[in-house]
This record gives sequence, structure tokens and C-alpha cells, in this order.
Amino acid sequence: MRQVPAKLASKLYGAAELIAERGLADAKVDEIADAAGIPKATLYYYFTGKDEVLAFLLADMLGLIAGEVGTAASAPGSARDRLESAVEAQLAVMLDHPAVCRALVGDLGRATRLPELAAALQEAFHRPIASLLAEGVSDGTLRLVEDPGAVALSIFGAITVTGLSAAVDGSSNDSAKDAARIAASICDLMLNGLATTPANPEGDR
Amino acid sequence: MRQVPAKLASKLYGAAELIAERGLADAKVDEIADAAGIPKATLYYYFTGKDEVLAFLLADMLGLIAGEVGTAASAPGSARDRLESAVEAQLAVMLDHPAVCRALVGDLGRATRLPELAAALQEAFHRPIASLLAEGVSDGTLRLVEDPGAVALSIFGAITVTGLSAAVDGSSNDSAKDAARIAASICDLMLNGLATTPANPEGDR
DNA sequence: TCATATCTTGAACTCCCAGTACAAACTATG
DNA sequence: CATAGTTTGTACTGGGAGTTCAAGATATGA
Repeated sequence: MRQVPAKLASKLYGAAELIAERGLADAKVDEIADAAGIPKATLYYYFTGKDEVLAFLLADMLGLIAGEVGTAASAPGSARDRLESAVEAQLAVMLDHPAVCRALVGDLGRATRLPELAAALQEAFHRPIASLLAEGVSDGTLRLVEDPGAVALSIFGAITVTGLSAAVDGSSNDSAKDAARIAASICDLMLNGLATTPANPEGDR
Repeated sequence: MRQVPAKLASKLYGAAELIAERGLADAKVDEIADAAGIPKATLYYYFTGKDEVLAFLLADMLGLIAGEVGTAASAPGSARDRLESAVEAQLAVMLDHPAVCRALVGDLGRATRLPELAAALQEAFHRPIASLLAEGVSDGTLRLVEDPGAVALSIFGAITVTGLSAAVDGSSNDSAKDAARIAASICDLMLNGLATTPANPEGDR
């Protein structure tokens, strides 16, 4: 994949709705090119095929999210507050690009190999979240958990699936507000839990 | 899609690994038929194409999970205990069929339309989990939350993404044990939360 | 200013493979 | 046995992904 010029990159987002709606298999290359407003030959100059177009959108999106989450996580404030910001940041990006989210979840296997995605996510999200958890233990705003990696993955899953659900359901006109509302609900769950009795110090077996 | 005989159904699972590894687009129909050990003509007698084969696997899988989760949720015991059983039940089914999970997550858009999937999940999981939450409030083992639907979705997301991650990572030789371990980690998070200070009764603003 | 490299695009072409057609054999079941 | 449904092999075709190529446009820089 050649270095994609910014102008072309932004045009590609115009094809996301088509891919999301019809699926990559059903969307013809000519149609994707039309939707993006670029000639098919140009598309093939930059990409080896439609799979790579989707791969580009995935990479772009991951970069965006990683940036926002990273910023939120390294801001000043308690670890707990930063965790809440990070959750909202990921949701905000997802709800800003619902069509891309739908396109990606529908054809994820054509945009990346799953093990590679897992590794990339590990790097971009689980690690920052996991270190946020560690910092929370230090500053006293979060409790110590047994397996921070697993917790980070669970949080990521809750955010992602909730965000996808919102993207699929179609949306209101104020995605930032939606993101805040959903983030609050997730954070309430993740921070306060559902139990009425406090955690059993001997473990929850 | 014709009524699929049980014998054929079980054979189809034999093609899951191929589809998971290469993706539906790259796996030729003849190869899928070979992997399943059925003639291509027979495959086309029952299905309109490879998309429908994957759709069948999805439906079968959802049925399995819904059954196990439903059983766990309606067993005797406190709502909290049943919630834990339900979490483990879904993970157990997923880890029992890692290849199907990988195949589905790679080509979800070819197995179903996403809004339909969302509706089906709503019915099969979020509803039972949401009512479990309500029962928990009644029997005093779970606290009242503002938006049970959102909480149910978050829990589902945490389970699903964690389960997929385990399926992608390849696995140990004791998937039941893995499921139990992962479930315990998720339940610890969902029940006890991460906060050190108790929930603010005025809301978490 | 020219030369050279890179980008942009249209158009024609190839080849693969999903899906179809069909007929013969086989199996149930009443 | 008759009839309906199932199973399977083989041959075919149509569409579309991706390739090729060449001509024009645009940049780079000497």
C-alpha cells in the first residue's frame, strides 16, 4: 500500500456508507470508486484491491482512537478520571464514524488478519488502560485487580460492542452527547459494579 | 435455506477452521465443501451459497449460546450467582467452538445483516440478562442500575470480546477451565467494580 | 527552460470462480 | 411398486476483480 495522500484518504470515507450497507463482497470496485469520487484506476494505483481500502480505513480509525485515548489517558488528573475520559474518547470517535464502524465489523476479516488486529489492539489500548489501572492503584483511586490485562480487555469489549450497537442502530443528531451518556453508563458499571455486598477479600470463588 | 439435517450440520463445523483461517472471500466453495466432507452440489442443494453456510453456523451458535445462557439464568439460586453462571456459560460455548467464532467475526456481514443480528441478540441475551438484573434487585443480591439495557449490553460486550480474543489467540487444552478463569475475572469486574470509594449516591457526575 | 520522475486516468482485456442447470442414481415411505 | 424427495457428478456461463498499457498531467530540481 502506497503512502495515501490526505485528500484521497478523506474521500475514501465517502465509500464507508456503501460498504457498510451492502458489504464488501457485494459492493463492486467501480461502485466504491464512484462513492469515493475517485477513478477506479486511481484506486488501484494506491491499493491492491478493495480489501486494502478497508484495511486503510481500519488503520486510520485505530490511529484516531489510539490518539484520543492516549491523550485522555496521559492528561492530568486522577487515574480514575482519566479512565473515564478514555472511555468517552473511544466512544466519541466511534460515534463520529458510524459507517466506518459498521463497514469494519461487517468485513473485519478482509481488513486485517485477526491475530494482527489483536496484537495492534493490545498495543494501542490494553496497554494504556492497563497502565492506567496501575496508576490508579498508586494514586488510590482504583483498586488492585488480579489480572489487569483481562480487565482492560473487558473494558475495551464493553466500549466497543456498545459503540458498535449505537453505530448500527443509527443515531441521534448529537453524537458527542450520546458518547457522554453511554460512557457514563459504562463507567458506572466498571467503577461501582453491580454487587450489593462488598467484595469478599478472600476472593470471589 | 432448507431444513438442514443434523448430520450435515455437524459436518459444516468441519469447514469452520478453513473459513476462519482464510476468510470467506478467499475460501472457494469447492474447498469449503471438501473441508466439510460433502459434495458441492449437495451444499448448493441446501444453501444458496457460502454466505448461507456461515449464516447457518451463526444461527446454530446463537441457538446454542441462548440455550445455555437461558438455562443458567433460570436455574435456582440468587440472581447474582445465576449471572455468574450465565457469563461462564456463554464463554464455555465460545471456547468450545473457537474456529466458528473466528470465522464469524471475520465475515460477520456475510452471515447476517447487522441490524438483524442486533435484534436477535437483544432477544437472546440482553433481555435475559436484563431480567436477571431486575431479579437481583428484588432478591437483594444486585444493586439497581439506571439503564439495565445498557448494562446488559456492556456485559455482553465484555464477554464476547474477551471470548473472541481467547478464540483468536488459540487455546490451551482445557477450554472449560479457561472459560471458568475468564468468567471469574469478568464477574469480579462487573460485580465489584474498580472504584476504591463507594458509589456516590447522587450519581457519578 | 528542459528533463525526469511520479501521479492520474481511461479503456480494453483476461481469467477465475460463484452459482446454475440438469440428469442419473439413490432412498424413503406409504 | 410408485411417487416424492434427496444426493451427487459434470458441464456450463456470466460477472466482476484485478491487470495492462499508454497518454496526459503535475511536480521536482538542475
